[in-house]
Amino acid sequence: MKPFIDYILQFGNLNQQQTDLIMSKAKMFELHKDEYFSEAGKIPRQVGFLLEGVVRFCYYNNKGQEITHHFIEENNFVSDQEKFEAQVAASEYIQAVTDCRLLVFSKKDWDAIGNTIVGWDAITGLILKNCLLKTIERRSPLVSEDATTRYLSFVENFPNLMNRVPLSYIASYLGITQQSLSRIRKNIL
Amino acid sequence: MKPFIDYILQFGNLNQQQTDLIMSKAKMFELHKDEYFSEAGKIPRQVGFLLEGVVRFCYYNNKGQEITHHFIEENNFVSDQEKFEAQVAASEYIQAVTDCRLLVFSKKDWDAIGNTIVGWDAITGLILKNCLLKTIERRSPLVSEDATTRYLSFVENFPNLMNRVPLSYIASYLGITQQSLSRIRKNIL
DNA sequence: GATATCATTTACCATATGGTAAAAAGCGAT
DNA sequence: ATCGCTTTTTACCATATGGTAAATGATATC
Repeated sequence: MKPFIDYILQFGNLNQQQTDLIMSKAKMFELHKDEYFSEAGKIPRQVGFLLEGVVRFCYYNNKGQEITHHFIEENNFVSDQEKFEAQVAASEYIQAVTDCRLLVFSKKDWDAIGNTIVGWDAITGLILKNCLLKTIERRSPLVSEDATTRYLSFVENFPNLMNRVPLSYIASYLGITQQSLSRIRKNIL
Repeated sequence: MKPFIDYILQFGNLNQQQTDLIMSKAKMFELHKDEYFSEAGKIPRQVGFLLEGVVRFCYYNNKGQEITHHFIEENNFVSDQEKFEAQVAASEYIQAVTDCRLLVFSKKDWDAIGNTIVGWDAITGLILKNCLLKTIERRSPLVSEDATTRYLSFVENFPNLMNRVPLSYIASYLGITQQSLSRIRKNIL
């Protein structure tokens, strides 16, 4: 629990009573490799906080190719937050890349926290804003740089992911084929 | 003024007195083609709302190429909001693509509004979140699709911009050269 | 209306990346 | 250790895009 509370406290102050309330609503949840946390076309039923493991967001593009467009590491929220808040169907999959341990909150419990703790919405709003900004920043070089530079920027952004995530996921994240990525890796050495 | 107030009211309720306060702080501002609204390395001094014209966000990449990574049309905010709020140096330029008319707010006036109107922060937070989500959604195909598909998605997202914006800006937005874009345009016909 | 300036198109060749396929390497289960 | 399955690497050729350069077309200025 501690990493979760520490994470939240970066974005606002909460007293003991408030963190106790939050913790009382959290449920431990295990997700095995390749299982989905939520799926495209379905309403996301819970918000998660990743304690252990790696998760990816992915969707299918025009040509039916599966595109990974986001990775999430330990100590970050796992949620299609916009769709979760509005309780509408998601447009992408959230899938475990490795076995994962998460804290999860149902919509009911999440709302209960929001209705009880003044300032909770401000905190979660801040967190989401931060995540979105980081996502945009990480993805910018994926448009404007060549493939090698893109890969290097990925390594910089996710130094620990290189060996925990299949090559093919990274390749689609970078917008190249896995053959190209394999070639690039070789050239870098 | 009306388009501005209408825009804001989409994201929350304000009474007459509150909108009057907001309007009293707004200053009309003209920005000529190619002039900068704010610059990389400098602290953004104001938030703008674009009444007329087109604006772009751009920066220089690794190779020194100028990259356009965002366009803004009429009736949208023009601001590097994160950097404006924190009053720290921006990392990119905001430049007029055409002659522009804006409403602008100084940091002092913007803060004054926030301190007076309860709920203002929630409204502006929502607006920013929305803009960030839209940005991510628009930029996704720019990583995973081929150049022709990327151009078509641009046309879909910005149907009015095609003829108001130099080809070279669009090309760098799409992550291709202007020669390639010219070729693609020809092939589409 | 002529000229200069800037934006766009076209052409040509070079090169990075894609697509298909096969080989090699890693990994688990028996 | 052996087998089967998955992931990664390598090879080959095809193709889209990049880079350089010149030609054409638009726009503004005088």
